Parts: sequence; structure tokens; C-alpha cells
Amino acid sequence: MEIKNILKDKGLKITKKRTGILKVLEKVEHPVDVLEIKDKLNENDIEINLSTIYRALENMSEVGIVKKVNFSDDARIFFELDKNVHHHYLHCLKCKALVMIDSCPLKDYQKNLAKKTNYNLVGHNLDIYGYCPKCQEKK
Amino acid sequence: MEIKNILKDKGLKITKKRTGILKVLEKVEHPVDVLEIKDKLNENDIEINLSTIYRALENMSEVGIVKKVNFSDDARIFFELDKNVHHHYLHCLKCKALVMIDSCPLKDYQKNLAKKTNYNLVGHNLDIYGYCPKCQEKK
DNA sequence: TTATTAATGCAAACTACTTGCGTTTGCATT
DNA sequence: AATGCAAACGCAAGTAGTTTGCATTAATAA
Repeated sequence: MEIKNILKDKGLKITKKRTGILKVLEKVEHPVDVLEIKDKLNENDIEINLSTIYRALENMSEVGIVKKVNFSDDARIFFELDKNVHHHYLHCLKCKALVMIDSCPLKDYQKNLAKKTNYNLVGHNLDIYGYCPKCQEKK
Repeated sequence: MEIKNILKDKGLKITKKRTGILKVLEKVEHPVDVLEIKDKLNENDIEINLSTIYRALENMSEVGIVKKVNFSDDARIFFELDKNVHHHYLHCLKCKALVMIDSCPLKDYQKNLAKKTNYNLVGHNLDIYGYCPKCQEKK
């Protein structure tokens, strides 16, 4: 669906800033933080305040357009388009590259764990850390 | 080993604050943040500044006495005694209880993933979220 | 016992994020 | 096209968690 229609669909007003944010998320294909969004918009001559970015992302995550992503070793909040698919990320500790892993190794595990512990499990968070092929060479 | 000897062993001075912090970590048996440490020490009539706690924990984590623990949904840093065992935590989203899971479901997975991706993988972080039996009742 | 070095407290700085409020803008209605 | 109103926005200030510089104090080796 086109960006404008995605917003209209959820009853959110179509503004240059909001469509700009969504275009950035579409293009980069990895979770981004607010500063990266600001920089990318500035490059395209769109001035935007950080609080606007935070609020826009908050709104859009409430209606399921975007998704908040937290990494355990980073206090920042990242955001990505919510395509309704569960996945995890492989992190390069040197160049910070993110590789999406879309097959989750924990589906069955979580079910079994729920049974064993009597917890009602609703989700999990997994991040895998290492060095990408390129950064291994450089060392 | 006794707390005093653990510190002496690593060349750290034995102070009331440091031994106090370690006693707290020993007793609580779950990762704690700096405020919980401060409160527990205050209860035992030990006044301590937050920056002292941060610095003591930083020093002690550099030498492997304690370990930093990050949870993906919480910006705070938690700390636990470093017993050199890999484990994960089950989080209750309501009462915030933490249950340690000491069998890791990802050992083989990580090895295979390393082969497949040519990444040199050094570790991972897994947190599992849900509701504990008690909190399910309350609802 | 003293001298040296690490540890500590305090205040200020810093990072990431949030909030209050006055202004502007999108858009439904006329 | 003009109007009105709620939503979006910018700015400045506030908050939470953590870090840092510097002067003071305390631990321990000599």
C-alpha cells in the first residue's frame, strides 16, 4: 500500500514529516533510531524536531504501522516498519551492521517452557552478537 | 571464597561499601539495579553515593567479579555476581519477578548460524516475557 | 607511622527521551 | 474557496539513568 493510504487507513493525518519518516523506514530496511531519521530527512531538506519524530513514531506504533525495537546492549529505541513478522537480529559488534534473521529458533522452546513453568508466555527478545565477515578481515 | 578475598584476589581495596554491595548481590540472587543496592545498604545504615555504586560495579565487572545484565525492555543496567555460567531470564510483565533459566536453548543454534553466515559469533541475549502463575490468577 | 594510590562524595554534565504549551496545518464541512 | 477544529508541530523545559571532574578521605604497602 502507498504511504498516504497507510496513514489515512489508520486515521492519521498525512503530513510531510510523517510521510518523510515512513519513506526513511522503507528505504533503510533496518531498525533506525530518531537521530538517523532526523539526519536522513535533513539531507532531503526536511527540517524536523526530535520531539515530533518521537511523537510521530509513538502514534504510528500505536496503530501498528511501525514497531519499536529494543536491543539489550543499547539504551536507545529503534523503529522499523511493522510487517507483522517475528524476527531477530544478528549484530556486528564492530561496524554495528544488523542482519535480520527471520526464522525463529525459539517457537517450540517457548511453548514447552510455558508448560514447564506455568507461565503465560507472550514473547521473547533475542539478539545475537559477533563479528561480520568484513570486520573479521580488518582485524 | 569469602568476599574479602575475592576483592584482594583482584587487587581491589576492601572497603565497607564494596563488601556491602557484594553482600547485597549475594543475598538477593537476582540482577539488581543501583537504586535497589542503595536502598538495601541504607537499610543496614550504610550511606553510599550513587556514583560510588556505579564506579564500584564498573571496577568489579572489569575484573570479573560481577556481570552487567541488560534487559531489552528496560534502559537500566542491572548487575549480578559473575558465577561464570551462561543463563537467561524469564520476566513476569506484571510483578517484574525474574526466574533464571540455566539451560540455554541456543547453544547449537548459534554454532550453526555462525557457519551459515560466516559471522564470528561471540554471544547472545535472550529474555522471555510473560505472566507468572500468581499474576495470572489476579487477572 | 607514613606515604601513596585507590576509593568516595558532591555537583555538574550528559544522553535519551518526554511533556506542556502556544502556534500551525490538514482536512472535513460548509 | 473559506471556515473551524482537532491533530500535528516546534520549542523549551523537565526527567531518568548514568558518567565525569575534582577535592577529600581511607586502605594498604613499605
